[in-house]
Amino acid sequence: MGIEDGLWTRSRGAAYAEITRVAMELFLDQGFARTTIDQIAEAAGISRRSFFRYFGTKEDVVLGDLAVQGELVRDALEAIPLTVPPWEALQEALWKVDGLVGDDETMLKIATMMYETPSLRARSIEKHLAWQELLVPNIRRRLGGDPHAADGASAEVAADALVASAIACLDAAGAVWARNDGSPDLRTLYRRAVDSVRT
Amino acid sequence: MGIEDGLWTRSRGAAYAEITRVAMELFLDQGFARTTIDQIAEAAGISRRSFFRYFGTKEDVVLGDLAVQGELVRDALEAIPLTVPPWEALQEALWKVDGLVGDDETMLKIATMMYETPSLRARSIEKHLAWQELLVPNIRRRLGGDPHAADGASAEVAADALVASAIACLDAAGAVWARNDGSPDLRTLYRRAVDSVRT
DNA sequence: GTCTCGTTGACACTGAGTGACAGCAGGTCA
DNA sequence: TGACCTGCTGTCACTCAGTGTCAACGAGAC
Repeated sequence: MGIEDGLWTRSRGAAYAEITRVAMELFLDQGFARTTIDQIAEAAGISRRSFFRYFGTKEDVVLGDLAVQGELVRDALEAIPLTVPPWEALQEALWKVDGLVGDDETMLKIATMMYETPSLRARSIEKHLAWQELLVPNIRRRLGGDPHAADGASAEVAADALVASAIACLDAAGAVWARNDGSPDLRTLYRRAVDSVRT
Repeated sequence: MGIEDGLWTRSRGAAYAEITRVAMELFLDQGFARTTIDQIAEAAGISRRSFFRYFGTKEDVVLGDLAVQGELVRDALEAIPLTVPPWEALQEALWKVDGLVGDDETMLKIATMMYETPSLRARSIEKHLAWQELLVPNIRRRLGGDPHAADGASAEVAADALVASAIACLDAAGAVWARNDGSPDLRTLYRRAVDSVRT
């Protein structure tokens, strides 16, 4: 490692931020699908090839944070005592991370774009699937004493389904939130979503 | 319409079936990602361009049925009296369609391939999102008297989340089912999944 | 003043997906 | 029979995402 870590990290971070800024401007102006990577690269003053050294795909510019957020949710979840039941623990962990995410206005723009762009929506769900694998182990431990979950496959599916449902609730809440221009609070929507699922 | 409908439909159906057959053979042999559309077209004796006249994407060869199945689930759901509560109605509708799907062996091959191919997984989730829009109206009617669902946004998110969770349960059950080589029955897994979600 | 290492740009390539156009069946009508 | 229409097909050309390769370059290390 030739360069001091802090400096390097800072310039690398600056490049990420700059590319993201320029790209989001183009996305919001022309739409996501009609913006090509060549346009982003030109606007950011880098080569097309270099763009792919920062982001694996065009979608990652918009959704890159989701991967990091997944790890934050996991960490938050791990910090909650195992005595707290699964749904409540997941809600607490999700909200802890929700509090860290940027301002509502930017979030709303991203969310709106996401829910009206199929490829973005798909990629976001893929990222949420990755959350699943991060959160399931903890939830499985919380379900340990569940009488239903006797054999292996049942224990697996129980935790998998619970986490998947929680994420589905978050997704549904996000969709309604974006569709309604952010009018009801995301947490309120999530709570209502979970309530209806648990009958 | 120059040709008699039946004949045309039959030859068109035969073409679909033949392309699908040939493609699945290649997929299972080489893997989905490593099979190009040129290979499929050549093996099926058609041009690359004609392939796209039958299937919009490579993924559609594997997942094309999901679109049709979604409509079947909706029809089954509509046929169930509104007095049946949402979760029970969804389960009944899903199982009615599950009974129509082909043999377990083929299903298992498809499911296994799907759960280990990211682009297929993503596309399958996209198709399931389409189910959502088909099923939500009916579920919203079933939730009509729900005291929680007073205003518009809450009613929306309640039905959305419930349907999304049911589909998430189906997906989780399918994943475990495929991972375990189809050993526990899919319905059993789905039931366990729903049980754990509803605490 | 080299040497090395990580970043970058340039170039070429694969592969998915689309648009345009011409040709070729088949069936219709005069 | 011959002049049509209509729907399917192949060919060609194109855009765009994404990947591999390689040479150049800049900045610390020795």
